Amino acid sequence: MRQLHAGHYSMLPLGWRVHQKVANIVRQEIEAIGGQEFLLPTMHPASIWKESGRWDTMGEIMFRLEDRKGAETALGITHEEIFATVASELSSYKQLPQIWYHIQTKFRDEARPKSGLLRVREFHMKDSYSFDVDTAGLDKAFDAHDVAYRRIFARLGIPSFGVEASNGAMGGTDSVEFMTPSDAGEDDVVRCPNCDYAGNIEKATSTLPDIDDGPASELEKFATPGVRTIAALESFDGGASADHQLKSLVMMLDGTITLVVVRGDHQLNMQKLADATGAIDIRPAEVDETFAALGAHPGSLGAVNVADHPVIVDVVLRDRVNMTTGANDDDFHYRGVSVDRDLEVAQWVDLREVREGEACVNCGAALEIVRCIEIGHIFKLGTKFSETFGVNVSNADGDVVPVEMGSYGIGIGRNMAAAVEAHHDDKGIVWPVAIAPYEAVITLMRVDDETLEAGTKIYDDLKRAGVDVLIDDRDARAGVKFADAELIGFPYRITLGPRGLANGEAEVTRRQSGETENVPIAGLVDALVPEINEARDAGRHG
RNA sequence: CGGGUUGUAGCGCAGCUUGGUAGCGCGCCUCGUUCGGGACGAGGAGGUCGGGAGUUCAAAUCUCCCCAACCCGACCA
Repeated sequence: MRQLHAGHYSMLPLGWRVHQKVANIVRQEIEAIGGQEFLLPTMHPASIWKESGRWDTMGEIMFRLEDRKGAETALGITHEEIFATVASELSSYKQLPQIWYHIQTKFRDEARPKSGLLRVREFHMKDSYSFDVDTAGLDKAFDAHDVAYRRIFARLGIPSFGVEASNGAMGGTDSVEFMTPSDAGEDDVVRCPNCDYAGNIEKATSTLPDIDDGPASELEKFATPGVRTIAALESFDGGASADHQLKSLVMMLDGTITLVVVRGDHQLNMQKLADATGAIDIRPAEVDETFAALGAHPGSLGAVNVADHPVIVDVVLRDRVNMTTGANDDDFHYRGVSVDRDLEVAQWVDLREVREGEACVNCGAALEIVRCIEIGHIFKLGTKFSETFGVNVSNADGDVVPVEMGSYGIGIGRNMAAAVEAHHDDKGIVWPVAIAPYEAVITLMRVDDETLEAGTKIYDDLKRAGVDVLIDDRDARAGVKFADAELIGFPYRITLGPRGLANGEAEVTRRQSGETENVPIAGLVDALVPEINEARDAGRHG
């Protein structure tokens, strides 16, 4: 791997072999659930993206350019639109279900490419799309992908689990992300150690202990000179503990000043807010914008009796009474706030970010938060794209209905990187046999006729038996060859040297265990081939 | 987009404060010795000092502008 440019890497021969092996495993498993391979263009006319509305909603992530005629063009970030245009030729439920896929370059103008292959601007993705006449069919295609993805990760040797996820800009109803724990990742996942609950922090919820607020009382404004923070109000005489306060955040949602209210000790999750409101451009309001809207500065803000701006409130605050919050008057707060009575709530939404140790909604166990790499994502899209692009079929009753679509993605390069994250030690990579650039290397201690002849014989025999094998006949010292083989991570090293050759023996070293055994050369290939075959197909079904 | 750091030989870096003929390690080439865990000796090749402008007798070094990469954050199927 060599970097050409931020987020763009040149793939050298060894890396490219791994890439192709990963792609082939993905290909096999998608074919196994009925997928058919296509290849769609990666350069698209703007018109198709405008039709779906994503020309605007995708924002700066999309590379846009003009051709010589001045026509707007985009580099594909994903292919829902393009597959939908092909699928518009479908006309009958008898042609369904369909699973179509391709492995194609995606371009995404990421704000900050990082971490080698984990986040790049140009990469290969397998994206498949399912087409069904009804939601039952969509469920089936979705579940089939769920199974296929788990098989893929098992074969790649990547530990994985599925989590509830935000659909983000993709839209649709349901989505599951596949995650592998790694410090190199970029997603926080809330996971229950006791049951199988897991959710992206952008979506996950938890159970909170009940809070007794006592009987509701009158709204009362009181002076709080100098109090500007939740913590300060906690220690202020006549204040309130954080879980009895309302935290009011002033946000700009697509240019509209909006008040967002969460409990004093809770953190707003921006993605939850984005999902709930459908807003594209979200940012905290500037201090002067806030003052113009509410007449107070941060630290004294509140949503009580605010009618001119939408107020969005976290669901856990429903029915809470005797709360304390800013009064939109510098140095004054309200106490005795009944949320339902005193706030004009436009929307009740789950907004708060789950914290480590909170109770699992299923079983009550303390939740943990794990850093993860997202290695796959599957979506139920519903009829959003099929309606836009006229992907309609006649159903069994003769009615013309929009097709139920699903969309399923795996980044090839990112999975390579995730496999390395899962399989390395202080000497280098420890490739799983299934995706190793070469499954075995024959290391010649000396490059003389006798050694070369013995090595070539083993090379030919292994090759004939279907093993990916490389012969290291460089004129280099033993230590150099050993260190390189370990760094690259070939699963098997066959060492041929004068010591062994004198006894008709070779050494077999397994990268994973690091252990070496002497094996008679005569039976070497017959002994090794079944072991390699089995390791290569580990996790593979029929 | 905000904050920080860095651009000098293929790779990793020093030199910049205090301007005066561009250096070190690894790698590379040649010869010799060595040769089962990253050898040693001798000789050698290799650089628009990120780009542009300025100051100066003189700029890798000082000033200004630009570009790029990396890290943190914002953002992100």
